Amino acid sequence: MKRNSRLSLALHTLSHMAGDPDRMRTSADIADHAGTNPVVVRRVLGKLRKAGLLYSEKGHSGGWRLAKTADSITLADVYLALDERLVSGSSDVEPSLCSVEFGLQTRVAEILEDIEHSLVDRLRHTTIADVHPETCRYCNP
Amino acid sequence: MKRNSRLSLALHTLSHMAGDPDRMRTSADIADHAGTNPVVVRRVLGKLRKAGLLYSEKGHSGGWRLAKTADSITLADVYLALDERLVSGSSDVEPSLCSVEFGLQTRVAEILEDIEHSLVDRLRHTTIADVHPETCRYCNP
DNA sequence: AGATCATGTAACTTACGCGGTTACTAGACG
DNA sequence: CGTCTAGTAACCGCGTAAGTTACATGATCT
Repeated sequence: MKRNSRLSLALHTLSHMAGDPDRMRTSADIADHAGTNPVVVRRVLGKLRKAGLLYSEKGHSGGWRLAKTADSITLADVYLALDERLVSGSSDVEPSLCSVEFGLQTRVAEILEDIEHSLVDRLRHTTIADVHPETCRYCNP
Repeated sequence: MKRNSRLSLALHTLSHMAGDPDRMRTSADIADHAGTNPVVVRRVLGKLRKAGLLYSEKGHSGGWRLAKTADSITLADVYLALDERLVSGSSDVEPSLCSVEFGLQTRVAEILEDIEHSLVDRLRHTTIADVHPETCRYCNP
């Protein structure tokens, strides 16, 4: 896979689910689609489940499906559920630095924090329903 | 050190240089200040040199100093010189994916690209001179 | 009840990036 | 020429994250 794989995997899966919301999909099926591993899928989707975006069930007819309608799930919901923090991750300013360094870190951290908020705001304006316009011939031939 | 260490190191060093622009500093001195290694310093500052922000000289009285005035170097100059791409790093959209995945990647990549530009715009409004207001008792006791 | 299928995790392996380190070459200056 | 510096290549060590194996838990079917 590639960078930001968790977010990619999450969005890809949710987007496909939006096209057929009642169908239960197993982590094995999803993993095949995404070219990854069932355990990895369960790890990522587990976070979405804790955030209330997905519903999962064990047993014979078990698997995963959306817990909400696709148009009520924004990209920001997914992003935040995964604790991604693409921009300002771990911007904790070290306390015992020289004043020059401290001022710098504070200034940069402020800017990054603002940008992080801008990103979430932007993501909040797109829903899963917006992003899956057509069916996929590759995944559903 | 910590995350974003290259950017931190670069800004910290430039900021100190702004306080005494004519003084030549060796990579060993800078490394001592920053708590890192001379080779690491030369790696990072080398990129700033290629971007025209720093000047370096070999030999007895050699070392590093600013190549421009501190108020003509913006945080964006430093950020771009380092090829950091904090936000939209490697947002190359894979070509042979299913249409759902392709649409998603494109949409997310657009947003991240926009945010990346916002970040650079923000960084462009602060110069090295802005950010080093006082002297540092820790580094210059 | 027992078999089977799925999630839910823990534990380990592998891959990769990056800072740190060593060792060397290339100039500059005394 | 000797010494000091940058400039670089090559390697080590560590942390992170994906991939993998293994197993426990629970739901469903026969």
